[in-house]
Amino acid sequence: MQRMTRQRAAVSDLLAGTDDFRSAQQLHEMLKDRGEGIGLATVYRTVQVMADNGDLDVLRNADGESLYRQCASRGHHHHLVCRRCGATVELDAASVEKWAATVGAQHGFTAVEHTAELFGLCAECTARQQSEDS
Amino acid sequence: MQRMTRQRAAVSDLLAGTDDFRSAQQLHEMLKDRGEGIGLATVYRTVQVMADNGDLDVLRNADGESLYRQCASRGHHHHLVCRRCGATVELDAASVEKWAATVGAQHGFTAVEHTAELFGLCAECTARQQSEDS
DNA sequence: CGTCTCATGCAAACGATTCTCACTCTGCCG
DNA sequence: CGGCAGAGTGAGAATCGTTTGCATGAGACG
Repeated sequence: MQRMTRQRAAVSDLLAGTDDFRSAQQLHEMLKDRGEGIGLATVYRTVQVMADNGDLDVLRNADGESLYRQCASRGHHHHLVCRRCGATVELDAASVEKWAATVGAQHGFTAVEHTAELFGLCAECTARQQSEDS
Repeated sequence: MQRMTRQRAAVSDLLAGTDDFRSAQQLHEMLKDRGEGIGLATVYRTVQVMADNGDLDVLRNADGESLYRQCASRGHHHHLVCRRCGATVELDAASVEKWAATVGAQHGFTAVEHTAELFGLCAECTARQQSEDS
């Protein structure tokens, strides 16, 4: 059975109010800042449960860290993520789905899954970057 | 400067003779089995240098481990990888490239990179799986 | 309220990868 | 060929994100 605890509510709340992909450690940090008493392990556990339920999307950044986000569309979709601030755009990509299915079948593979994520700098971070470079 | 040592030759050799994606630890294991004396750290270093040189392709599996492979085509391309045995098919996907470029631009993102890999069970492993299930 | 469990928190455990450092060998020069 | 400088190596310690074990705490339902 699934219980609703103060900690779960807090994580859920935080994610509901964020549009960007965040790591478990970032979430933990943010919760502490909010004054929520919560252990890191609990954040990991909570986030994992939510991901299993399909309430959260998970992806791995270039460093291999797991990032979490509550996405608007609950089905399969892809993302365009700012590698700097985590800002995210959800993407539908019928062309990619088709490509994956076709190619998999062509080579006799079964149970084919695919990952397809775009990482870049959002408009804001691009501007910030340029002023830093100067 | 780049020196050619016994260890580097061994790694290079091993990879040249393998068609599948392998983790650094697997490579290390295989080299030990071959009777090559080589440290795990050295395998990691070598593989990293080769990847930097573009001699090796790197990707991360579902567990976040890095897998390495010497690909035929040295440019940008994608893979269809057997999640069980590592068997790999190299893929060109103009449609995916186009998609990534278009979508990135549409949302004002710059420096957009993308990952797109397919994981499945190759024909062989599919058969093996079925006989195990019985 | 009481009890039955699931959830939490801390600290220890983990696994992949990286770093440290003393020692070894390659590549190059005379 | 012999010697030297510095890149490369190996073994183990250190990192870092993540997971787990275990004693304690607290939802939910009677």
